[in-house]
Amino acid sequence: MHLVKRIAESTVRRLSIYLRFLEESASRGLTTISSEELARRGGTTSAQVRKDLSFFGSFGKRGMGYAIPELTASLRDILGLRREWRVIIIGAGKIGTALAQYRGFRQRGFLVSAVYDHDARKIGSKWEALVVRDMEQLEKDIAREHPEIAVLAIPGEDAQTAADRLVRAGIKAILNFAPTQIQTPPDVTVRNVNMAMELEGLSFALSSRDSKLDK
Amino acid sequence: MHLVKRIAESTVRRLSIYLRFLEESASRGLTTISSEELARRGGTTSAQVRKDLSFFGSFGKRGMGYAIPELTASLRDILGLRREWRVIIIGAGKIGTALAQYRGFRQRGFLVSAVYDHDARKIGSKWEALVVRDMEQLEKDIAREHPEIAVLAIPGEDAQTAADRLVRAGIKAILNFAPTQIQTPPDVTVRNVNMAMELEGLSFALSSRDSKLDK
DNA sequence: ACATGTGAACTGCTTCACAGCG
DNA sequence: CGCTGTGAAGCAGTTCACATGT
Repeated sequence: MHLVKRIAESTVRRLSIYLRFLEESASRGLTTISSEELARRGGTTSAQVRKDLSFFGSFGKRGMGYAIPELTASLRDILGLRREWRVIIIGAGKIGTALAQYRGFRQRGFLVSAVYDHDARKIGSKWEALVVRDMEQLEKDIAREHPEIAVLAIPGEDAQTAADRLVRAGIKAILNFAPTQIQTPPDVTVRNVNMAMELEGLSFALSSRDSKLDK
Repeated sequence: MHLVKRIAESTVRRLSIYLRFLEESASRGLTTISSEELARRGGTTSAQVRKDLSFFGSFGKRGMGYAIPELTASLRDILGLRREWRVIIIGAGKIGTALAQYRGFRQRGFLVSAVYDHDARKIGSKWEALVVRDMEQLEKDIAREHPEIAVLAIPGEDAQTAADRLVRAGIKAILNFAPTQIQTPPDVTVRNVNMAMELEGLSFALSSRDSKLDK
């Protein structure tokens, strides 16, 4: 299919942003859009937009811009969103629970198929169609149900152990909410969502701003 | 204080990671650490670690490595974590609620001082010491209580409007959980936590992996 | 002898600028 | 003529390699 060269993570992130904006534009009745407009909303430049898209093909018409339905379809295709992905959530604490109930997953084609915890008090409780399963079942369930993506929503000290089990069971994509970096083989893709890191980034920006003003 | 040159966001992210690992190492009773060990755990190289730290000073001893308590203190200082920061959360939906109850905030020196919503059914409800306030009060409260950081946990279509209000009220740091990019003046720092984007990144990785195997 | 700190080399992402096409 | 698509140039972040200090 596509992908000849290695695509930068930053490019993929922007494709996601473009897709979101295209969907919004379509719902407002627009049918074409220029790289300039896509850039303005995505916080980048028109040249960047065109370069990002050019890795995958030529989707625009010179002098016209891009046809929104076509470009939307192409981006969904590039991002692998033509199919549904099955997601399991590890950890039924605050974050795991919020994620399990989060509508956005299903809306975007990510089906939460199971939630796991090892706390006996949580196992068996359910929201909507989902029942919290015993962490013991993890490997057997994965072998039977073949989920593609795992979300780690457990404390940092348990993250590596859980990640190891997921990898051994064949999971190739992990979304890690634990505040710890996890080690995985190169064929496993990990994305980190680290609240502490983001807050500390803001803290850094606020303090260095202040120290500049001090001068 | 510090910061002479512009520091890359990637550097700040790594400082956060180093800090987390230092704290963990301290709790295991270690007192010194080498750039090599910091790198292994942070998923980077020892040269990168040394370069990152060198922007802010010389913290190590040649032939020895870094003293963990000193380096920890320095990193906390660099990241602006010697003081507490007051955080307000906009939106008392699934994500806002989970964040408001999240222990990690306080543990790391980020005090959630208020939660806002415009839904009358949510206003007045409380968890622990926090009461959900009417979004109408936002500007008055900010003027009186001077929170430094705002977390946006509202639907994408409302994010820009809320961000505009926050900026006009003087907020300089925003953590945006909405799946939309928000536009702010250059003196306002925004960090995005975009679940859809992360999932789509995993989807992309999984599909391009598969298409490589097809060949 | 060992591990840091850092200029220099390198790699790769971003921006420029214009040729190409509708 | 307008806007895309893209080589070439520019720049920022990473890696290298070694001088330096303990």
